[in-house]
Amino acid sequence: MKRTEIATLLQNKPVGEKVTVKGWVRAFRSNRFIALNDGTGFNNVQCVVDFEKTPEEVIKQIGFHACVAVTGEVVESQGAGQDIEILADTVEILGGTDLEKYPLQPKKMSHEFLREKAHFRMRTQTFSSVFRIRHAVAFAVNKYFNDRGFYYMHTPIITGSDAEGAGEMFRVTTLNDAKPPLTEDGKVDYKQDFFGKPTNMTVSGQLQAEIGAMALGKVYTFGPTFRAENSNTSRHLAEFWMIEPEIAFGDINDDMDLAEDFIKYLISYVLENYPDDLQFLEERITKLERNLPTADRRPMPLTETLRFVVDNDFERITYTEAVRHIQNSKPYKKGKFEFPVEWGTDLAAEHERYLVEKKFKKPVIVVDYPKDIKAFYMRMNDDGKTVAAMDVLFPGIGEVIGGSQREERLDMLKKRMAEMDVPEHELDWYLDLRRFGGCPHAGFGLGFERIVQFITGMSNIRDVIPFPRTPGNAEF
RNA sequence: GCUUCUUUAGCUCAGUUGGUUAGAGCGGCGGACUGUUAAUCCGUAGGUCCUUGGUUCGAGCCCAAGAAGAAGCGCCA
Repeated sequence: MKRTEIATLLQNKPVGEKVTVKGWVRAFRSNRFIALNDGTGFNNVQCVVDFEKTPEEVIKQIGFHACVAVTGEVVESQGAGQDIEILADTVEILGGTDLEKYPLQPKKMSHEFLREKAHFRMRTQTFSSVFRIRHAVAFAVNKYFNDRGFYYMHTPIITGSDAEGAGEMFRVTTLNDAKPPLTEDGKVDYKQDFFGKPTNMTVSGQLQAEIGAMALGKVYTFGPTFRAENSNTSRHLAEFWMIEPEIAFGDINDDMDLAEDFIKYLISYVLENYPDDLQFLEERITKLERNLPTADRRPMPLTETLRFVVDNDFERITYTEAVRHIQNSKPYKKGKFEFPVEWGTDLAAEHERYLVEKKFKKPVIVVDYPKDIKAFYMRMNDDGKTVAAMDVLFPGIGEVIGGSQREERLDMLKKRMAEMDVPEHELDWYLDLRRFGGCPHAGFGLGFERIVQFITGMSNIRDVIPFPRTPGNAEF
């Protein structure tokens, strides 16, 4: 008999029909009620087992997370928790399980424990919801850009460019690591390496995306990104996914408009299409926070936070205004900040948190940063002191987006590269984009896992990617 | 990389001033149960107290080093 997906069944409620469902047992109560989930949606279907029709050997194997097929008639449920249920004629064990050895249990398990069992954690309610939403956000990214005439551009994962300046890189090599070939002066001879020169994993597709924007107008990248930083935080991964739109003929204001509209779209898409998963995640957090002092709880429940972000304009301030706000703040005057704030220094996490969580209580876009704390390719403003760079700051997770208008003036770009010791010969192709038919353009990078983290309310970024890579950890 | 905290049963944790045989809840296993919703009830097994070294008559507890994990910071998305 053809399998019916549980999400479809729960939606259509075909009472009186005979169906077959297949999935994993979430609970087996009273030797009678199977809560079955096949991943097609948040909700389980209840299957009622008739012990007189079902061999005892089969009933014994209906255990937690066993995989079963149930065939029977769909009826209106006598119980209170669900509209319909399946009266099982037959139960077939597709994949039994040994509960004495299976590490997962039908109870609360810590995220740290489940991270070690990443091959099973998607079977839990929390992680199945998280990963359905992760998919939804990825889909919404592509839909948003496609609907607006952007082209999806695949930028290289292995890069020969060493000058992107976005962070420490992972080396890619096929040389014998114990005995690499050496040059006459005793250094590793990368001419003999696979690509004939040193290569690394990409830290950003931006520079290549600019190539696309200078031909296709509006492009975006969405791919894996690698940073070999020794970052041990709940917001950093060594391997993560980044989205980088790049728009020709756009300035920094167009860039900020795009960033705000884009983030709001992603959140709206999940709110509209995955309410059950969101509600479960919200209840999970609310229960968890009951034991915390009020000050440590979220100011609003999860879905309310998401609606608030969608319904309100982000606050837009310049870096110079941000510094002034911080210097006029109570915590600053009381000496509560650990790091100094004066014009020219980078904002520390504590300062950003003050702006987002205390001062404005909503997402904040900070624009026009001092040139000395930003990258070489960002466009010099007329004041000669700041560049057209912007960061989008979110509560809890900090920087979600970093972007800028790019320096399109060849002489200015060369001057900035010289000032910041970026070798011109490595980026000659990048300079060519200014030499031949260049134009004003802008773009940004959005950390995919960070926005998934925000939408799901998960506190650690390692719990929103199936197989997290962090310093010292590359399991699975 | 820095600071702080944690590590005791399969999981989540308690463990008094250093003192005899290390506990609980949940889970597992055995049994009961034809309307359950984290089902419930009865019974039962289960321990390298992270590792190594030290102090002590005696260490889960004190000291040192190491390992693993977490939170915060820095770097950033």
